[in-house]
Amino acid sequence: MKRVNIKDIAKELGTSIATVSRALNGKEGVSDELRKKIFEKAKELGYIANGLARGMKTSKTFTVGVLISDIRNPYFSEVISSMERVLYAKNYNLMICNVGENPEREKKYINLLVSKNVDGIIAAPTGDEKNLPLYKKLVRHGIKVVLFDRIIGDLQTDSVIVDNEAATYEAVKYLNRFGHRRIGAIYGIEKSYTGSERLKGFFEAVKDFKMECKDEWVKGGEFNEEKSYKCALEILSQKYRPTAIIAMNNFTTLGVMRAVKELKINVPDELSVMGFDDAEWMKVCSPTVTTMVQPTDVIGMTAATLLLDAVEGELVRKPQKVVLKASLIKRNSVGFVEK
Amino acid sequence: MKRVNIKDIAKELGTSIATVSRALNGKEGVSDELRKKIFEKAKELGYIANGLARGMKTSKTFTVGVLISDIRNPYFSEVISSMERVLYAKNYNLMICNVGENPEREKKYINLLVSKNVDGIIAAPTGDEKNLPLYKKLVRHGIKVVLFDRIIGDLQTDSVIVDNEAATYEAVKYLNRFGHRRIGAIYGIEKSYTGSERLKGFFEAVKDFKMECKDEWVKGGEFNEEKSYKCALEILSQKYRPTAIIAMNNFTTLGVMRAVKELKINVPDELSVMGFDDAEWMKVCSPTVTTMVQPTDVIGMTAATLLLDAVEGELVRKPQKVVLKASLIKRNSVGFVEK
DNA sequence: TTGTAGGCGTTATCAA
DNA sequence: TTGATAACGCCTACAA
Repeated sequence: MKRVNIKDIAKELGTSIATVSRALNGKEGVSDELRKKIFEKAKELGYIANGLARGMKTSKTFTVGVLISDIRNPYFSEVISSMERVLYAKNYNLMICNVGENPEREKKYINLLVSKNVDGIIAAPTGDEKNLPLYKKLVRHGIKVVLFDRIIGDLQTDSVIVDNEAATYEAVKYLNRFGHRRIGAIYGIEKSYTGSERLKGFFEAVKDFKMECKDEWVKGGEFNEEKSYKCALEILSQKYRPTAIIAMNNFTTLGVMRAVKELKINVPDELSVMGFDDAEWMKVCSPTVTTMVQPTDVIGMTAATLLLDAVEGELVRKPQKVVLKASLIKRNSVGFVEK
Repeated sequence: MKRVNIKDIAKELGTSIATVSRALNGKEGVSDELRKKIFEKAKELGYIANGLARGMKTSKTFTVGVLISDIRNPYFSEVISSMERVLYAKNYNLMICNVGENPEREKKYINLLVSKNVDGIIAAPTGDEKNLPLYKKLVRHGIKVVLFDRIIGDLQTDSVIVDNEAATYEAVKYLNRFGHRRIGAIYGIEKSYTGSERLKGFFEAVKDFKMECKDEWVKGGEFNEEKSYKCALEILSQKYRPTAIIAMNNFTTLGVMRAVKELKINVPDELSVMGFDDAEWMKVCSPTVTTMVQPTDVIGMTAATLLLDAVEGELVRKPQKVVLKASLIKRNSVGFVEK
């Protein structure tokens, strides 16, 4: 069954496709009477414009691609939900691209998005050097790019990030106030932007507050629950161990809490745990988890808004870099250190 | 900066666009030598086919729309992740449409997807009667539709669902084995497919096992955490109350657990809680939650595969209806009733 | 094996 | 205020 097009409408009304197009697009130069008839006929026939044809002429598709590592990560699903809200209001569609941490997938997806002529791309890039030229090409070719969560050096484009370094710094500072002097950490993917920034802030604070932090107390959990769980087990089964431990994303936090539970360590009496990101479970588990939270809602909204500005704005602006703050949610997994 | 197209390649090589098109698409009728040169030149120029133009000719866009109520619901993000895996392998893109439970959004999104000529739509429909004709029109117009999670009566199309009725029935049966005779429930959206099916199974089992179930013990939490939390508070603060309570989705389960915690009711000693769906937090909270789990992975894979079959298959098949089983995960929130 | 040309459904330009 | 027509980039008969 054939879709009805403006030609059908024109034929039915004995007018031309040019007039129909003008009328339907709200351009002037069509008599009110004819315009009304055209609208009625379009509705009657159930006309829906063909976005492909329109896109070819206007090179505008009202579609934006979103590159993330994993949609099952609540951090991403929250951010995306928030992006979707602002983009939907302007009739844009989102193409979700689950990239894992795989540069190959990132590359293939970017090419797929280019071939579909998306108006823009919002991406949390893997950070692999290899794909940097790809992103640069996008920018050069007029496909608007907004980075979030992670940034890539010297890429001239808008970005929305959280001050990750300050976040872990503040976490350590908070633990310091509770008298902790021996601290451990399970960090994320070391070569990733968020991973390294958070680790940096941690070490800085450890130094500033003159805390004890042995090498065996700091391990990489790759932002993965299972790996983080194992790291936590290793750290916590040492005879001489830290009185507090920091996890550097939501999966890692989960892994730590699971390990703690298995080892029957009393939190926060025997050990304080500082989480990162927020999640439903952190509010209901025992104890509830004190954590550094990223403003997912604002991140998504800001990224989407920046993209819209870039896509719909006429003038060329210079790249914006929005840096947001993570905030500390006080719950019950951090306590005073035992004397 | 202009995108490279086959015309550019043809010009550079002094051949025709037809030959370039044939070569690049792997059609025969091009000498090996020329074909090789074309591929090299295409790579050199960074040619990426224009999907819009291609779509106009072939009426194939390698794009599928996915309609869901909320991407932040882990149930949906898991299902989508699984769909994405199978669709990515065949070079398809997913357009995510967060519909809430709003039929207006559902309608607008469907039209948006039609205008973008998606090859198919995988949907968890709101179920609103008003939009039934819309779905029928899709099917008639050759846009393949696969329903999941929820189905709409008499829509002739593929679907993947879980036997919701059997799921809650089994939940009650399990509680019965633990000696529970007084049972309550917080159900979901009553007019929704999943909501009503689960409630039906519950009542059926209650009758079969001759349990006591007062009207005040059964309330609608609309699959919403806050509402479910309030319902749970109401049910559990009654003097004469059930010894077990069933929650009918993940958000509801969370609400119940929060209420239980606030009322300092000991689970499972004073009250057994049976959850629905699975989530990270159910594994770490205290007690861990015994729950009826849907096979999200299989659901997503099956739905995506059915869609691909429909889209890529040549012959017309009759609609497939796949019914999967929910399974019971035994953890610690259900116990024997106090004597 | 290769090239020419028509058309997919729009929008935009130029005449009328 | 209207209408004819040329693109947009690709695929695909049909011709050579």
